Amino acid sequence: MTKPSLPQGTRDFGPETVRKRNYILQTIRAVFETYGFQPLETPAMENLSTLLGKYGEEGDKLIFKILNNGLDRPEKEQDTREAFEKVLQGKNSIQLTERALRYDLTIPFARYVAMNHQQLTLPFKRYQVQPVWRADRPQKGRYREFYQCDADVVGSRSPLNETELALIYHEVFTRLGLTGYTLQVNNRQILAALANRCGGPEKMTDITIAIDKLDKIGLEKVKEELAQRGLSENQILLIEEYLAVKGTNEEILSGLDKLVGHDPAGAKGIAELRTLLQSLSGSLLPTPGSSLPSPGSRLIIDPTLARGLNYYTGIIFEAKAPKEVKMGSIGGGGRYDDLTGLFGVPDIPGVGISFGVDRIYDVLEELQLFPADVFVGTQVLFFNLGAAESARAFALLQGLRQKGIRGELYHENLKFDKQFKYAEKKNIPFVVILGEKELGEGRCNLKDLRSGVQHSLTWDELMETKFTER
RNA sequence: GUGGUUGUAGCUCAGCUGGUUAGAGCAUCAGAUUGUGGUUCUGAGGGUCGCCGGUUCGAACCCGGUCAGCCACCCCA
Repeated sequence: MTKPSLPQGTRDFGPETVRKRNYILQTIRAVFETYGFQPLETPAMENLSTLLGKYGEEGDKLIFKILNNGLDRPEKEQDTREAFEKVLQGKNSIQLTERALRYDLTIPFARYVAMNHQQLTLPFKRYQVQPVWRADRPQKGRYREFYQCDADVVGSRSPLNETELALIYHEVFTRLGLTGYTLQVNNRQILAALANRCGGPEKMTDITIAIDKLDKIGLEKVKEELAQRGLSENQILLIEEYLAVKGTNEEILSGLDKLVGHDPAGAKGIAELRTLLQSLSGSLLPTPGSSLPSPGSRLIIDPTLARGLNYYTGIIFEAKAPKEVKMGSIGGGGRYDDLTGLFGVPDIPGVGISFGVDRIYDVLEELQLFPADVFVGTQVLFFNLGAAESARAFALLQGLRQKGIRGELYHENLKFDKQFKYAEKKNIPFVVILGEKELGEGRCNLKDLRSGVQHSLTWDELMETKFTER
């Protein structure tokens, strides 16, 4: 008998954890719905060919591959051995593995759109909340199985989409109490323009990977890395100038304009950021007396933001937890002009965002932002004080359940002490005590465990009780 | 994938240069307390010291391997 254990990087979620996660997910779903997004689910596994090559070389390594069934069949032995040789040489072989676990939600969505675009009314706005798997080494805030919540719009080039997605971030984080979040934005077009001035489009990946690390490793190291990646001194100088663009959003925009504004891509990128900025500041009716920050105030234009995924082509987002929590990114997204092109369906542009639920959970936990009522499951516990008493209690309980009250009858006639402690442990706010005396009088005692206050009620009065907090 | 670090009761951790029977707090259970919980007091149960191997008269402790957690790098949510 071996001790039971979990695969590396996976977790069980106990009742309390699930409640807290649901609180986050319901908040996000509700906001998605208010913006007209519709739910979608796709299978846990995809054909490996659907996923390979979509996440870069590193990404391919992190895809969990599923071993084919039936490899032990004798008549296939020769094929299997050859396939295994290929794997030893670092190649993938569909002889051994033709399916893999979903790595993110965006590519499966693109696959879905490519397969169904004729039936979909465009623009199609969907949201998706499902687990994804990555064969990464686990560490803080990083798991091998985790949930993503994505919202994407495909079939529209309107900048309204970017505005709405930014507002969704704002609405969700505000509702969750994470008012100190920041939304970093940049535009791939600007990075493309920079690459054009530094050796051409093929240098874009090298440049973005290096400058993305600026706040982590510092300017000198970034310059070293750029040199390593084959950029000339002049080009590095130009990038240094680019990285030196700082200040308010307006100042950054005009700084960028000087550097790459004459490039068509650069000009386009800058204009798109301007549009986003303006539409956000115009998006709210003034609410007198509100101390909540406005969406525009949380937006930071960050020229160093690059994001690893290569399919982004326009505006890119990255949501960061409030500074006091060392967590980094809690969401990200961007515009991709031709994602379904990978699946043979060109000209369907899209833009999407993603929430990192597990990280948001950790942040809310650390900042103690879960509301108290998240922890209440059962609202009322009926004490079990004998056969006749509990029969009456059960009837009353059923009446309350029909009214939507969450209640339980204690399972055995044990002493008070036990029954009280059960209520306490389960965080049940109310108990109903209905013993021999109360049974005779047609009454019961309702006790609020938090205040310790107890009232005597008739059974009819009990049925009208709401059992809400205080 | 690379490097560092940790692994002792359900949980958090002590455990000296290797030396008889491995401890504490919290939690659990029982009692004080058979219709009023949270406090208090008393007592009890609970461990192949992650796993496998090696060194030694003797290993929780030293060595090797392995698995898992954490941290950093790579990358990323």
